[in-house]
Amino acid sequence: MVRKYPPKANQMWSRVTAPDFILEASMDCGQIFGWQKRGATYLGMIGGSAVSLCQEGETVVFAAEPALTPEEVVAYLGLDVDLPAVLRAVARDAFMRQVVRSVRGLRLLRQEPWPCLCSYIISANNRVERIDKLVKELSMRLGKRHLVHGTPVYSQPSPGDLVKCAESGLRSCGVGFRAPYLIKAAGMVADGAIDFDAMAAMSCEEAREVLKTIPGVGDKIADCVLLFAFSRYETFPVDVWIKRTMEKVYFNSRDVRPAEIRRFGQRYFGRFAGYAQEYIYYYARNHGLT
DNA sequence: TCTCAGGCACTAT
DNA sequence: ATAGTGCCTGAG
Repeated sequence: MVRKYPPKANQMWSRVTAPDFILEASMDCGQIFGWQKRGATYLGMIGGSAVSLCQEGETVVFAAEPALTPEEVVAYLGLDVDLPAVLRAVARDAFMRQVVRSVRGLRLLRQEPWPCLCSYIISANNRVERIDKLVKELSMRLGKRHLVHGTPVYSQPSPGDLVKCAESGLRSCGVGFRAPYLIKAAGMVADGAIDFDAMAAMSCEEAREVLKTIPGVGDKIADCVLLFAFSRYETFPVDVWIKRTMEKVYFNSRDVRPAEIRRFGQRYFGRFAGYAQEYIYYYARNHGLT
């Protein structure tokens, strides 16, 4: 096998300014799956483009095939959000001030709805590393191959790619009991029963109910899709890490129901509750509980 | 062998 | 409404 080392002289790179941003925290916090990491460089898909991204100080350097505008990259990385204002809004107590100090620079990305939904159906009862592995496996086997500067990048399978799949074929990728959920979800998107454009125009609660009609999607996964693909920053997904941390910090008890934690989070943190959630999640996983 | 992991659906109360 | 249980799979 001959490895190619293509010349770099004529390769195109673009840059965008990225204040208050840490690419690594944003890509590795568990909000997005399937990107390849090579040193400090991340390879993945944005829309229909294969992309290579890295951070140099307060700049993000990127290449994309087909090309992306800086505005598209800014939107994907959430760099158009006034992060200092968001963090001021959620730093409501000593605990949150500590969390914000520790995690500052993590931004919520704007994922495409379908790949996001697909990833989060897979996430049920799985750990982050395994979700990432499964998303990559599905992309390699069922997605489309793209190139950025000669390096292959695989898109996640489209709804059309998945409806063609037999359940046994998906199971052989390792997704287990989630295989029929993925196929049914793909069918609902392919035949228009789920219309992401229509959902974008709905209230958060309405869109949430629509998402929950998809098999394999309950409260938690619906909230994740709303937060990570629809920028509904007022949502507050409750997973086991958030549950444990919130119980300890804000309830001083165990066995608080997720729905109650969710209501509390939304009310307490307000318009940017989802940002608070992701910061707490990152803090709990990487800095331990207080 | 057993438990657990960033849940969901189904069933019984 | 709410509580209990099974489920693909891999790691510890």
